[in-house]
Amino acid sequence: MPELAEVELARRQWATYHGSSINSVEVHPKARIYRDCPAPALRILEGQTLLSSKAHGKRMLFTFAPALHLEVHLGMSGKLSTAPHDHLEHRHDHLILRTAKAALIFNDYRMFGRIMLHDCSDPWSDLPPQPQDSKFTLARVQNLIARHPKKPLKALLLDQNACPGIGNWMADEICWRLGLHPGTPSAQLTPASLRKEIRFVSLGALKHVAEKNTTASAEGFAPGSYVSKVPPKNWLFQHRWKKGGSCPKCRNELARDTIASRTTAWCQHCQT
DNA sequence: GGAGATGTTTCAAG
DNA sequence: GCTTGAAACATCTC
Repeated sequence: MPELAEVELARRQWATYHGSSINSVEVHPKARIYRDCPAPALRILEGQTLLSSKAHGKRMLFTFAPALHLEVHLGMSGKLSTAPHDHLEHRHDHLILRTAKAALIFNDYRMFGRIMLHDCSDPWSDLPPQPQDSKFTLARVQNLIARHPKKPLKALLLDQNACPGIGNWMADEICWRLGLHPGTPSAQLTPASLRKEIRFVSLGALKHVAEKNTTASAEGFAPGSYVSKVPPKNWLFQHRWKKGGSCPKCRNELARDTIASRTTAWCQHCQT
């Protein structure tokens, strides 16, 4: 279920063990998640210490040495979790890194996730700016619109080169706040408003994770469980998946259809 | 049993 | 050559 806030939450699961040394690496060689990296290559992590980690959009990078990084993408159903070191492998656990105290687990039943090893010092030097970064400037947004004039708003928001980290629910949230139908061609957008709402939703989602995480750390081991993410009630998110869900502004029933190849919820009254 | 699912890549058409 | 759209991927849940 990964969008940038969930990805950040997933990163923090493993980040609890910064400074821990990896005693063993268990992989499922046939899992599709290793399509970019032969599974046995991950044994190189044995004996290494997890030094630090960071997230960018929907990707995570775990650093073991200046030129040794493990990149993880969760796809649609991937999860990172931690468990006691003697954790028994569950169904769809594709990667388990064991330290003296804990098991760091990557589980993904649909296998749309992805694992990669990097042996350079800065594998992320070339990524586009994230909405929450200062480099996500008005000029950048104007440029995106100019380059994709016919692209529907929703498709532009979901483009990971344009708006890294934004996923389906955040895209719907942004369209709703803009008061625009998700199919609106990008050329009709106002760059300043678009940038403002993209940043509002991105920062809002991250802020919420930051608040929630303080209560999560006290819970200790809870394999596979993320803290439930509950944006404020006046966000569309609260209503979009309920059958017969209604618009938080006007109370009209939300419309649902496939736009930009994805399930989309919007308010026909407020979004035109 | 069938449809749909909070993502990305690849391929083809415009 | 660039932009855009749709299918494919694998498995579970409703």
